[in-house]
Amino acid sequence: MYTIGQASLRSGVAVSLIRAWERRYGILRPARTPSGYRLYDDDAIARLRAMRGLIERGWSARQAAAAVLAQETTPRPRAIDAPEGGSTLIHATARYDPAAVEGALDDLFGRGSFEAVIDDLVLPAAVMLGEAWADGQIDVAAEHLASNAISRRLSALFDQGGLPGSGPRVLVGLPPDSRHELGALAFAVALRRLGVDVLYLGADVPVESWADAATESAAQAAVVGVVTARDVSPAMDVATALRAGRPDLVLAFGGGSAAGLSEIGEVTVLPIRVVEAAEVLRGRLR
Amino acid sequence: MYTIGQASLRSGVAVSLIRAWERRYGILRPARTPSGYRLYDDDAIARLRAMRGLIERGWSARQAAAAVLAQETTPRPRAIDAPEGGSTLIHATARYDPAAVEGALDDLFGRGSFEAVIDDLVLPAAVMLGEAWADGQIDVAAEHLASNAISRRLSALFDQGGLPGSGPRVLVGLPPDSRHELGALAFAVALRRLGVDVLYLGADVPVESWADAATESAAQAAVVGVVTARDVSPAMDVATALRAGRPDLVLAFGGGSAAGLSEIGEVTVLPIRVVEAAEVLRGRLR
DNA sequence: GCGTTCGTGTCAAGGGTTTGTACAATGTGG
DNA sequence: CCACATTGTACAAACCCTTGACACGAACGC
Repeated sequence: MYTIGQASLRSGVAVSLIRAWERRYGILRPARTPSGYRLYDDDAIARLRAMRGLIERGWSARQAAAAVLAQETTPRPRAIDAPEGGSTLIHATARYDPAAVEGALDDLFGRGSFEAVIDDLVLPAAVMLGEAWADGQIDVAAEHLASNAISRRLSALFDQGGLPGSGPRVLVGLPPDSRHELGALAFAVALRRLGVDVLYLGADVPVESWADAATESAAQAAVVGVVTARDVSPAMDVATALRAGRPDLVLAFGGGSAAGLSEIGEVTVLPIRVVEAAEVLRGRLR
Repeated sequence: MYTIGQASLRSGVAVSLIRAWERRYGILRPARTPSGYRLYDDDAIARLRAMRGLIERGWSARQAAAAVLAQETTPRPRAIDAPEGGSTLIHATARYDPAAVEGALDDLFGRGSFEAVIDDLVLPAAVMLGEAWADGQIDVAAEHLASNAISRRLSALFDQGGLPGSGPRVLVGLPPDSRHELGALAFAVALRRLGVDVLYLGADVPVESWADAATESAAQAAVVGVVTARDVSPAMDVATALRAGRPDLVLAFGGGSAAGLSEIGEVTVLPIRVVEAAEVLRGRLR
């Protein structure tokens, strides 16, 4: 929970303007301390950023406020391009326009809580980015630009997601040579927000390192991301190594290509949607 | 058990402030010697560090105290070493103890502003991590754990560092096949805090993508990271491609292996320290 | 074309709160 | 003895509150 000054720093909206927006449009209804100080959560910050992004793209304040308040069907009065999901992001990315990229992400993340937007808006937009790259619509560098921006958002959410050192401990990472970590990171965030003490290992973790981490960390579970078909075989290797070193470990696969992996005994295959995946894994623990 | 002076040293919280926190928020209830001296255990130190970390990340003291108090006294691992630079981080990393890793990073980042700590504390600690991995002291997975944590901190600083869309535009990234992006990210943060509109491309950017980004983004400058000796040749390729496509571009190399690269005409070789490097590049712009 | 209204961002005044730090006077421990 | 503790009070800077107003541009009515 942040005071209004911190909220201003994080959203880029001036303090007096935050208060004005609250007074005039009721866009926020922050909690209050006993002495009357406003307290903003991350959700509120996201809304502020979304509102700012819309205004910078030419919306009037009133319309932007209405759009942010009605987090469903955003009206499109006289906007040049209707913000509908990832296409705005793709355009901004293709133009190498960092302000527009941030604005598009503000819009995506600002439409609701992490859980509300990650599976239906953010990750689909990331997938669209990958497809746009594959189609030659955007260059690798542009794709990097946007992926890094999304990654930074998820990183911030990870660090804000819970206090380390509490809850059951779980390893999350990708098998060797696998590098598309956006999904794994999103899953780690979702898991952390459920009170799990996530050890996020990230991309490209060698098989022996998985085993070492599992034994040394005393984790209760390990989740291996299987993003592409090429990750299937390395993920199997990781699973067998983990089984050998830590037979008691709760083992799970997540990601788009995890479906064909259930052969190895007692490995949970998680749903593709990261929020559900996190809930399923959380249920296996304790 | 430590006296209040020792607790102050180990937590980085001033003596008088520890007492103030106890009085105002009841955050600690230290044992007492018969004569009334306060006695703190490792759990208390950890709470102090957690509180300090939250405050440094923008929470108000009262909110931070509430958060720390709300955290149930989950079984806390072992002792927390005296804070002396990267070795604490290495130990925490080797133990796969995420709370201790965060505590060590709280300590590193908490000793001053970004500019004050990045070159003398944070990046040296990252280098020590790499060396510890090379020496076999820690596993790859452990190194990933800590690197990702540092990367998340830097990401947050990047997003907080300035408003996108203002100031001169600069590309920052690594050449093909180069993946150690901590230094480049730190440099990007330093640059952004100087009011530069940084397009952070991240690791492993192909040569043609550099050229595409340079032409499409209308950037004023491009900074290519040269981390290891193996990056030298790819970085040269990037430089020649950029020169060909955008002769007017301000071109610079940064990183530990950038020294031998000044041959190509009019390429600035930046200092190793990222703060100075950012200032030098800033001076070349406009 | 011109005055008026409206929407919007910004600011000041006057007053309370938070928070880190400092000081005095005094006791403890090696 | 001296460094370090103790409690209690005090304080200044920074922060936040509300109310009300003001400036400026865009839209509107005449």
